[in-house]
Amino acid sequence: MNKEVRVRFAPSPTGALHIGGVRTALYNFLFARKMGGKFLLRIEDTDQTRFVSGAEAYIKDALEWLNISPDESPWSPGNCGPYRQSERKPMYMQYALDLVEKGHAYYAFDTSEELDAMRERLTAARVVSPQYNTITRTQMKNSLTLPEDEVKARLASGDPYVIRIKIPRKEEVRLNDMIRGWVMVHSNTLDDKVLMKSDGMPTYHLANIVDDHLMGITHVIRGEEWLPSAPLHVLLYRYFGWEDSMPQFAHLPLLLKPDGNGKLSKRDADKHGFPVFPMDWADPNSGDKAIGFKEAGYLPDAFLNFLAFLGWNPGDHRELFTLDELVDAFSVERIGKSGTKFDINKAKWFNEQYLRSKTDQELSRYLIADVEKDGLSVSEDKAAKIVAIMKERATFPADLWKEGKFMLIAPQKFDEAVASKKWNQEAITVLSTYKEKLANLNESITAESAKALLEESAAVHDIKFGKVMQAVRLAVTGVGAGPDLMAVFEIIGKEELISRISYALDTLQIQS
RNA sequence: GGUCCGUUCGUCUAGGGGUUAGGACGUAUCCCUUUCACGGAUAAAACACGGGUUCGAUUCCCGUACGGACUACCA
Repeated sequence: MNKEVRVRFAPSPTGALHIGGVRTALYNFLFARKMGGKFLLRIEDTDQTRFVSGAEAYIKDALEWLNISPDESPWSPGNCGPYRQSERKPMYMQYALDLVEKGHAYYAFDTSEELDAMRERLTAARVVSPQYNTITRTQMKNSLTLPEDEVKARLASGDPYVIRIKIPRKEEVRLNDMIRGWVMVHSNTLDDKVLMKSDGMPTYHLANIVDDHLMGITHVIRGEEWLPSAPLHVLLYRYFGWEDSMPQFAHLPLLLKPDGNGKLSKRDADKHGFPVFPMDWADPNSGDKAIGFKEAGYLPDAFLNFLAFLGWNPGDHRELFTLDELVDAFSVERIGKSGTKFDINKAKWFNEQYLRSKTDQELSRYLIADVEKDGLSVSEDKAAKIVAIMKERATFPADLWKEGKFMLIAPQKFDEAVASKKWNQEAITVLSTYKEKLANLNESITAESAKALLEESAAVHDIKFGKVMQAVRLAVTGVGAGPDLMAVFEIIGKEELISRISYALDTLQIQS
């Protein structure tokens, strides 16, 4: 019998959701949709010291922005709540105690000073990896070494304690990762990880196994940083007696720095000037600010498409995928094994593709908002016309206005380099005539009529129209490059055009 | 250091015992054109190294190198 696929994304609310986390969420979402299953979100807030207010709301907002919201979550609960581990706190202890009873876990009373001393001792003795394990636990204060009476007395008197897993001495632990195949680890390299902390909270290891089991999780898709502790998790499933329903694991390759070494981090964002977070974030504790893809002008579909391709590909040459198409094409088998360097250029390219696929009306919204922010106004009709000729050259919606300002604002000064090369007597002659012809025109101009008139103006002086185009552009826009000039003329309109030409004729000097 | 994972153009990747090793971003050149951009075309650009196995290895195996993750009462 096939169980319904249930996957989860389990972030901890310790700050802004990192782009790697967003990709993990996306892959979980895609897999759930593809398999007709459910995508849940669980908040892993068992470390109360690292809690950051606003982080959970940030996670919610980011997923909503990207349209990959979970089916079950703290804010849209299903039947497996609560969806915050802090709210599940009362249920973990019984599982830890179950393990103690079965002899797979034990109480440990060592203070942090004693643990430090142990590590120092081992380091001094040149033990390769100082850890609390099958060997060292015999020298520590725990229910394996202390007399039973003392253990009972300590527990009764409220001595602080943790519960540790008792790793078996000689055992090969293996798991079949969906991405990496069989991974084998010998238990003697594992340590007796803490399961229950002295504050009564479970650690990640205990909580994630208990919750995944209780929530019916069938596949755990998470980052590669979890691979080393996966054997421990397998052991836990076994000791709980849940091995038959143990989820399948898929450990995703990491997102790496663009220049080589290590995981992508916020520092890379600052260093290279691109975002690594989905949205802007201001840390309430440190006051640190970080820019987001959303605010930087990335369209959600483009960002998602870009993200999907960081470690996955459909196996053919298609690159542009809507969310639905991604769902359709997605498979865990096609996720790569190796770490992926982050290339912002590719993200920009995706954004350009999506920007161009939007209608002029859709994009006008951005332009109108930006225009009004500058204290100007523009009709919807005109905005759409501006967008039509600007969107082919924009990467972000903000470029529409940033690069197209000259269409509503007359130039005050002119590009010197262009002026010295192109501004000459021929240009002045043609423009003077053009200005007159425009002034004598009774109707408003179109791109076609503007061009016909300009050609005429050049022809009467026996000058080739192409020869003066650069100068004309300079006169009207102030710069030497831009979109189709005649389309610009149509948008600017006759009166404004005449006024700009007059200003240029009065201002620009011929340089020799 | 130990354990685990990885390694195809600069980057993301396809491929897989015999291929001109394919695509995309970026770069360069050309075409289009009133400029720039878009678009189109072309080019440069990769199987980390060493051993096996094999008629043949980039592909399979083993080493080495390099990179990464993990190594907390953090997740």
